[in-house]
Amino acid sequence: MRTERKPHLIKKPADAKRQRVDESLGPGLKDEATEVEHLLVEPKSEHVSVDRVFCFGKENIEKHLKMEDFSCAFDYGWKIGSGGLDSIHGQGGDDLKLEVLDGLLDEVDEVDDIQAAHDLSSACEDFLLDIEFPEKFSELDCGPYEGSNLRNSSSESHSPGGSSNSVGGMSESSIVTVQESNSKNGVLGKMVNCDIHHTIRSECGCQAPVMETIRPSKEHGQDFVESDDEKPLVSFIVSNKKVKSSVKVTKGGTLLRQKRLRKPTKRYIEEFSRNSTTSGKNKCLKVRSQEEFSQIPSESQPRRGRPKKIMPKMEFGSDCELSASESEDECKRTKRSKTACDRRKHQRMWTLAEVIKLVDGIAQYGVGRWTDIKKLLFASSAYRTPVDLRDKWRNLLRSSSAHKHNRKELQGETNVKHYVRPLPKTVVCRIRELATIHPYPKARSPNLSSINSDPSSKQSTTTKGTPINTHGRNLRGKKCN
DNA sequence: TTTAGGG
DNA sequence: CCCTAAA
Repeated sequence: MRTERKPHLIKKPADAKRQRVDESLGPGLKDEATEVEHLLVEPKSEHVSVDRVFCFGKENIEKHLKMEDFSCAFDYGWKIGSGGLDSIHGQGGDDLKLEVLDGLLDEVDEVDDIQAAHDLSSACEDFLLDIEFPEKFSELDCGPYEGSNLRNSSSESHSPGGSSNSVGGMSESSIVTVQESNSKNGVLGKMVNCDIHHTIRSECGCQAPVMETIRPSKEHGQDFVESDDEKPLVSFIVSNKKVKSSVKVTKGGTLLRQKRLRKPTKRYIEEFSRNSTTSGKNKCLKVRSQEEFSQIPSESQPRRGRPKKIMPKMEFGSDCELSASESEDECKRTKRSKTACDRRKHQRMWTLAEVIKLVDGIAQYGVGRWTDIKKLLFASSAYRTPVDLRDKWRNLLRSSSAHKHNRKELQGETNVKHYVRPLPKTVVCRIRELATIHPYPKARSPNLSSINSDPSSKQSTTTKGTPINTHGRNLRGKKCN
């Protein structure tokens, strides 16, 4: 690797520059250096897009026209981004490519927040409608944003092997970097900030949330300009770029700021949540968007010592992968979590799809091999730990048996309040079946000495061809219900 | 580290 | 969902 790399250094001017940058910035800023290289490769074009952004910020009085214009600009900027990357890859060797990609991956981590903000788009739209923004504005929101989104996905194929995430993130961050370089002393950044602030305020008549959320960002304006953290700026640019509505801005801002100012942000988040959920109806929309507040930051960190490092990145790709069940999931989960359930801070509703998947997994691997099931079937959902699976299965067993048992007895009572029992009969049947096939571990209970604790006898019942390890477990009372 | 069980 | 103990 090393030996190969030197020739490239000599050959490739961009790389040389990069090296210089590396040295001047120090090792800690290597990622930024990657961006800088990017800039060096295609400085002009990036400026174009940024300029457009600025223009948009200032002249968005003629919204529609500008927005169209802007979407083109964004498209352009993005493509250039890919182009730059491409050129790098073309000239650099494999090792260089790897390095760049590496940098990109690192970058992705940083850009996660932004991307997360992207994911909020739908929620934002809902929220938007919820708080009664001018329709005109919301229309504006959807148009260009979706447009750019489409372009993004379409140009994915052009991207040279890199993950779409990295490329997308890179284009954005590079834009921001340009911005920063333009505003070395931060004045411009502030100006933009204020400008956006002003724009939004005047633009959408500005309900309370917006003012409240924008203001703190102004307070911290200096802060983020001084630190080499460009994210706040990113959030504003991006949000302005896509005109994600003030809510979006808020989210970006709070999300990104959270890293530096943990406490204020949290408090602020709480406050905002409280403020924004004044009415009881439309819970779905509101809860969703506010849920994102507490969920995304908390998930970027390992939720529970368990998933530790494996998850954060995976989760991202998974969101794309699972978009179907995931989005469905997004809808369903939450619902509570705001009702001050002090424990269970992280609750994610189990969707039917998940339950079915879980049942399938258990049918395949047997009960007790939760990690296997998790790895193979829930690899994409980072938030489901093996323990969760087990808990869920336990609950399913309980509910299914209860179902079977109470069915007639408690019908009157259950009707009082339509309990959430969306479990289709087929699923319940499967659960019951599985329950008989592999009884839940429930450790051999000492009191049941009646059973000779002869595992082999039990084993015979668990013939499923599956590699079920020896569940020497007793049937115990559970199934006798 | 994974699984089981209790809360 | 969280926590802890056991393997």
